[in-house]
Amino acid sequence: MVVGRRRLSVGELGVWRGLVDTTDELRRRLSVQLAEDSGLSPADYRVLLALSEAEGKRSRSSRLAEQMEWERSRLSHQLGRMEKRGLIRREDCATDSRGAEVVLSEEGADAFRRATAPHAKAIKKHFADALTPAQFDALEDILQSLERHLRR
Amino acid sequence: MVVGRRRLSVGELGVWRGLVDTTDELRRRLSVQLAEDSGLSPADYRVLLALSEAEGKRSRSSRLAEQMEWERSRLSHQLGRMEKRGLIRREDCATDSRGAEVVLSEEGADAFRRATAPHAKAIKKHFADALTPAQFDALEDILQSLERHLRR
DNA sequence: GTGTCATCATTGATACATCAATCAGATTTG
DNA sequence: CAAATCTGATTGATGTATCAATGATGACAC
Repeated sequence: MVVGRRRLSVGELGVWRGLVDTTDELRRRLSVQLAEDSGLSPADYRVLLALSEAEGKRSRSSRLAEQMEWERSRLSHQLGRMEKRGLIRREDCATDSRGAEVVLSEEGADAFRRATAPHAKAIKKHFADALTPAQFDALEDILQSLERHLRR
Repeated sequence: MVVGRRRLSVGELGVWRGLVDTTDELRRRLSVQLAEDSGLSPADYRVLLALSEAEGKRSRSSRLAEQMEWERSRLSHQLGRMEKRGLIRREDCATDSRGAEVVLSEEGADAFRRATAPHAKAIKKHFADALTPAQFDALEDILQSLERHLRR
């Protein structure tokens, strides 16, 4: 792992491009599948997942953003679209009048339930089934290295 | 690689999430760096790269789209934005009056030149430097498996 | 208690991706 | 050649991501 001496090699660039292209294509397929199965976008699903894991299926929007590691503005726009479609509701917060509570609606919970199993199946089909256990371990190790490097 | 029997495991899901999150973060950083160095977005860079590799720094827009594996509509919107900023020009095609030729402008070529080396350096810094040669080989192998699986 | 500052959340602007629709000009077919 | 069809490219609509700006409230110093 000779750092910073050599320049980026053609092979390294190729692997980078492959990584980007392949993950793009995987996401694209999962996104199409998710929309077919549940009418949800990946962003919708992500929000509903976080919300359905929350205490009482509700959460302060800043807390939600923090857990999801999303910008608040991003979440706010997303919630606006989801509220229009009835997937969530926004209520005033009792303890801080600046704050908003995001509440999972019945429709939101239904859509999420409808999405979950097929989504897991699609991840298995398109991603997990492609790799051997050894490749899996190797990938986990690689991701750990990348994450550590990013946080350094 | 027992296909289709077991359900997606928690570990597999975790690796999938890690893959998505880590590649997202990598892209985000490269995108910020690219913008700082050259004022270009990744989409701009991709178009300029394809165009600068083309015969005479010009190409029919459908040919460009094909090489880049982009939807024509996507390219058309992107070219519209880039034309406004003077990075490319569009000219009528001599041999097919429906067609358009996309031409790399001087400004476009400059921006691309300004972007290239720092971009490679950033890929090296954030990505390539994080991995050992063995991890690199493993990743290449994993990507090949994933691509083969997607094309099956 | 009032002024200053931080925080919660939203909004608007811009760029981008995707889809469906459009339109002009080429090509094919009878 | 005329009608039907296909193709190259653009456009508009919608959803999404990011950034800067805003407004309202809370917290703290004095």
